[in-house]
Amino acid sequence: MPPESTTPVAYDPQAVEAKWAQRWADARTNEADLDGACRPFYNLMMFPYPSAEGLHVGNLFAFTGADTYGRFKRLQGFDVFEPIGFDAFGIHSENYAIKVGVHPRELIPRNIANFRRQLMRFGGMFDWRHVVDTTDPAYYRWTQWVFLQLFKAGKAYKKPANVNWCPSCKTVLANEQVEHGLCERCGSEVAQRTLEQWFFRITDYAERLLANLSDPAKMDWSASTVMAQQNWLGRSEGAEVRFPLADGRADAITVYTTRPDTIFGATFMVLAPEHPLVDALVTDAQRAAVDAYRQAAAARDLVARRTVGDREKTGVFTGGYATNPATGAPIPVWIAEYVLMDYGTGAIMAVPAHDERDFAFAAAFGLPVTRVIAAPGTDAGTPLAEAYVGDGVLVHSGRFDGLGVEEGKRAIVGWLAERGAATPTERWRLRDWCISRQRYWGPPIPIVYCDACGAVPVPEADLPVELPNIPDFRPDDSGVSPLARHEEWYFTPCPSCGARARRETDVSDTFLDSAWYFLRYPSTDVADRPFDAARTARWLPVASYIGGNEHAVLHLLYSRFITMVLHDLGHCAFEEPFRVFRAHGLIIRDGAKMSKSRGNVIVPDEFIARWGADTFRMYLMFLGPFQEGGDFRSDGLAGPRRFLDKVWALVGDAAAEPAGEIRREVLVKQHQTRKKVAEDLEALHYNTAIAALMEFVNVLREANCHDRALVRDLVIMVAPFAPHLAEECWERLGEAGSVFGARWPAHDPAVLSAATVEVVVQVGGKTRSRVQVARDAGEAEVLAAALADEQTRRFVGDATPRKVVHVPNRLLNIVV
RNA sequence: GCCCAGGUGGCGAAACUGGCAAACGCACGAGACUCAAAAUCUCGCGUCCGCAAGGACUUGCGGGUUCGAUCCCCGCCCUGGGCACCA
Repeated sequence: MPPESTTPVAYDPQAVEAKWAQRWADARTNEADLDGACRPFYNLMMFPYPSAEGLHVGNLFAFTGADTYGRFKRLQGFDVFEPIGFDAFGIHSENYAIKVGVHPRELIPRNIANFRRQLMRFGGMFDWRHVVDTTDPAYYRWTQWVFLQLFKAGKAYKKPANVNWCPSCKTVLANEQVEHGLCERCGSEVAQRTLEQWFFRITDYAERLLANLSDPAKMDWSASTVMAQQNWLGRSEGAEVRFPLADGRADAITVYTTRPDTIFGATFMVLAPEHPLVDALVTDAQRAAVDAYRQAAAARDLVARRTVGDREKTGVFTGGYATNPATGAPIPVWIAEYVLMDYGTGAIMAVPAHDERDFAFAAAFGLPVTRVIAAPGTDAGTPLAEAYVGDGVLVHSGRFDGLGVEEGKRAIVGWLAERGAATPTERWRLRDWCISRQRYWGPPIPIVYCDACGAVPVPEADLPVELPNIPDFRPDDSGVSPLARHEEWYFTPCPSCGARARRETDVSDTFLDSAWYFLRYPSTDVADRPFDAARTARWLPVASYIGGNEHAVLHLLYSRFITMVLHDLGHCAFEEPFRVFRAHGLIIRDGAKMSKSRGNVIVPDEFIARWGADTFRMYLMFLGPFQEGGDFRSDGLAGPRRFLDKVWALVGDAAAEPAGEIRREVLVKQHQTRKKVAEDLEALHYNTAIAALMEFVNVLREANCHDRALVRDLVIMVAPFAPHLAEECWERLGEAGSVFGARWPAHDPAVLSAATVEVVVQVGGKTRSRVQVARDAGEAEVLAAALADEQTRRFVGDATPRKVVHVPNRLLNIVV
């Protein structure tokens, strides 16, 4: 019977994880020294929306990836600040609250409590002193302050804009609430309605937002995210061209085109139905048809109008004509929904030969098609079966015939500009940001309307404008915002003149809450400012931001915009908030997307209860490349669990046995692993880092090596992935304090450079053998070694090598 | 339609700058331990030929460049994601 002390203690993840969660809280292990840190590292992840379902595996995948990185940085000696919060305002919460009939004020705190429990359980290195909850008046007070800064700087303005309107529910609908043109709640046909709404002038910043994307001093972002933002900003170069009305009146229709080279092929024009010149153009004969078309277009909801597919082209002839400034010919002017009032000038010159949409329209209404670009070597006379949008040379374009497309653009714009008919210009796809929401669950926009003074900002000292606690938060038949129904809140003295005035009843977009939360985290304990200057200077810009590419445009662009405005107003020294951003991938399940209907949704709690948080974390990081995502398979957790069991056993043996002599290949593996895992962690290549750790463990086991120093290395390197287990192992090794007080072990390059290397020998490009040669041996030496090798000789035979390719220390290829 | 990322064993994947394809893991098979099972340990595991040594073939498909291609070029097919009547 062995003494009890040598009985191996089994690894019990539940006990270990509970113990260390408590220790971390008691010892305040995860709290950064915000005012004194010497090597500050702000490790940010996208704060979750606290849904009723709880954290899903996608959240945990992202958080584990970010947390693993933060823990690695900590082991490198950085003072890591890793905060978390809750993006709890917004239409998602409100719609869910409506659906289940529970007030969001009750629902959201309940969800947040559940999220906190789950976040604690998975073992994130969170600083729980610095939590942001966007629905807390102590936070949204400063969201309102941000609005006021933009307002005062002239970057917030009000203008009429269209919204989706359900005539039956008498309420505004978000685009997501419109399904196939019908209200998702009552099924009525959705219409457009025009309301006065607040906008931020993000378009003023388009140029800078684009330029910084390619400035490595300011931003190092995932290429896919940069690409998405570039496309969203959507800069295009072209010209505005004026087409005079054909009846001799002074007016002209101004169009925007990116293809001025095709102007000789402009055989008609199309205006958006709302275009102001339609009334001037329409003839008596066409008036009835035009009015009917405009009314039908106005009635359609926004989603349907913008949806494309293979939709048939519709439109109506106005009866009016304009003059093509290039040909001098009169061309008919039509109106059609496919031309949008809010892009370009709301009017186009239609070149059916070289634009797919114009071609479809011309085909539908029998309009003439004139080809003006021909691919080299083709017959320009053949009728087109479809629009030709490729490259070529100009034809049927007078003196410009024979020019290439790019030359043609320059020449024609120059020619038209001389006659005052064209101006080179650029356009952006980006629109101003509409932040008004005709809803309850958000921060009230801090504006008061006074009959005498107009729109007056609420004084900063009076913030927050608290969201009143009203039981009837649902939109109802009255057609008025829920907040407007409460007179005691709605009517308020004008901050300027004291007269009875009315509050703005819209709340702001959730994306405004999340467009500055990273500025608040270090300063959540500061009551009288949105963010403390010294803390901000110490911790920002964010050193690492990890999140999903679903936020590649909106959240990440709005955050950049708000930071840029605050920078210009002198509130912070930097204009880009996130120096490094990395997009992570998506998790699918058993090869398919997760969905409730498929019944393959992963409930993290169940897996953590069964396997422990460390195994779950490790599996998430192992199942595929972090930045690409991967396939979650329930039987895959066994691998990481067996690995952790082996680590646990090695620690037990190391504690029990004295160290023996360490074999050279074990030593080499140790240093290779130190190097490889550090490099992989830095690059977020977690799956291969874990594979390297597994190899290290396999080597230690095969060599029957329980050397304490090597096992200590292993524990430190496992710590970013399996923090609870690593802490327990650290303690069992007899080390003091937290493993996160240790330093990442540096590899010794001398250990890794062996005296001899194995060189692959190819004959005619096919691998035939391997030879051991001295490191950095020359070609002659390696060739001699290869030719002395029997295996190689079989393939070379008596032939004289025609050519020899030598890659030092790697490969020798003999071509015969 | 446009943009981006991919396509490699039964499965998840690896291969860093054009240089040993399949590391690591799952599943599976055989064996050891066990009364038995589980756990654990050992071995095997791309396909074909071969008792074996070994050989031939193999990274979605078809071409090309190269001494050499999963990697570069051209043309296709398929999957995932984003944008989408943006002139």
